[in-house]
Amino acid sequence: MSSKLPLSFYRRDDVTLIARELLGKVLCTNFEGKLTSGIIVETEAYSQSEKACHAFGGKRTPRTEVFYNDGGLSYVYLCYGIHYLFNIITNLAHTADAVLIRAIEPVDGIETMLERRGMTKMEHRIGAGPGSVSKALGLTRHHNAIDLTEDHIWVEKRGINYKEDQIIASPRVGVDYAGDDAFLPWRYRVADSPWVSKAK
DNA sequence: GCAATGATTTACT
DNA sequence: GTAAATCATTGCC
Repeated sequence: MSSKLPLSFYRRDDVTLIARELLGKVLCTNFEGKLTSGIIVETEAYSQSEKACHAFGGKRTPRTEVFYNDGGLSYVYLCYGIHYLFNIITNLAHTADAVLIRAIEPVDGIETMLERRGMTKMEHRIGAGPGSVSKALGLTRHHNAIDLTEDHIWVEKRGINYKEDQIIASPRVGVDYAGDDAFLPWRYRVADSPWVSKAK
């Protein structure tokens, strides 16, 4: 019943291409017998050439160690002591590229997600923002470095394809005065999706 | 071994 | 709109 993306999908050397192609795919988790999933509607590419990346400049620490694995692994870590951020490791070993999932559109297990978020009714912000995504899907740091071809966390292809003009890359043109490297247009979102935080 | 910090979210004024 | 919450990882002594 699943058509998981093959490892070869993650192991290409163009992280921004992978980030774009992940839009419209379905991220699924299956913990404790509870299946939850959502369409990926916003991603962000990270690589060691961008200083916002934990592994910037090839820096190696115990936490970023997973970045240097082959693509197709999960990378979940705690930010600000409260929020878990879910990333997918891409590219080949020894190359620190990753795609951060920033927003999803709920599909399966909505009841479970509402419960996890402590909500009673459906709200758009349920999957908007990396911390919210992880909470809705039940991800914690214990789900770090999990193989995405196993039956706990995976990404499915469900025949959804967004056209080029439905994908918005940001930050957009207009940042003329600011610095250079921190403003790569490596955030991708689906236009017209009510599930992402509002585009600027 | 200990103190500072962060790829965010939520709530309150 | 601003401020606070919260803890694992990191870097320095």
